[in-house]
Amino acid sequence: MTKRNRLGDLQHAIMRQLWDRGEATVNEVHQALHPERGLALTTIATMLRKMGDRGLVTHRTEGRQYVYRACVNETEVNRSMVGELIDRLFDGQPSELVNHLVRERDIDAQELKRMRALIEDAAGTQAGEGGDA
Amino acid sequence: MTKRNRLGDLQHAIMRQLWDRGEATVNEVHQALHPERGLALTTIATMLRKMGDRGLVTHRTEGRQYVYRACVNETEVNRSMVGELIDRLFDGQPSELVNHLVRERDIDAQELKRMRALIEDAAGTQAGEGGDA
DNA sequence: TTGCGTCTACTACCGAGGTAGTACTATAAG
DNA sequence: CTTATAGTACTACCTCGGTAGTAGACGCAA
Repeated sequence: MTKRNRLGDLQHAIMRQLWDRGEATVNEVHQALHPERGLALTTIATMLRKMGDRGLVTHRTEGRQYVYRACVNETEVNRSMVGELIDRLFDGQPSELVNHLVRERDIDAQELKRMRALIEDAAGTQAGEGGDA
Repeated sequence: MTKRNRLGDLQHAIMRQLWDRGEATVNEVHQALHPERGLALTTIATMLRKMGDRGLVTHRTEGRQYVYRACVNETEVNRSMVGELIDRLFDGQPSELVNHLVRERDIDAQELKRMRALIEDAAGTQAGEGGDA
């Protein structure tokens, strides 16, 4: 079930296009990905078809071409992938990931500031909801 | 170069054993992984050999058996994998990952508290160093 | 010395991601 | 009506992770 959300590199790149655009033809995806990857049109088409087989995308027919649409939610996919990473690398502890972030990676001031705000905010919300006394 | 640090599921599980123990024989790794995965001994041996080919591990001979040791650093691997995830999912912005954490995943109070402390700490350190004029 | 048990090496497969050529089809243009 | 064109379907490969059986080598015990 969560396996369904395991995307390869290219697959993920394609999904991002679909998520961003809502819908896209093979051509549009190809056009978008071509600069960075330089893949053949048929490669995109094949991948899209394979992804269709796996239920990751659907398509509707418009004239002679297919218009693809994502079947899985971006947030869902992110959740799966981040969750998997946390489980595998950090024994399921999100704070260990944050620890890695601040220790092993240099985060610029802007980013750090934003992180702090996010955490602060979440902490505030949680305190108001659950109560810890 | 960073591709070298892409580990599969089993590979990662094996590496963790090596990282934890410093060194381990095929048997020890097998023993450790058997409860959860129930794999054949030869599966572990084959994987270890393949990983040796890729330069992920080395071995020294002790009597008739090999004692394996990791060739790559755990922190390095984590850095690569986390970096890849951030690039792919969050456009290279670590704060977006944190955002995902606090929004889409429910973090318990303990974890959140720890995160806050970590960020706070990092922020303090950075302010003292760089200055934000 | 013979044979058993333990290790590693080799070989073989499967599935999935990735890549792309070729074949087929239907539409639009002449 | 014929043909060029655009688009999808099929097929074929390659690589890599994962899984494991079988063969070969070596040491130990009877």
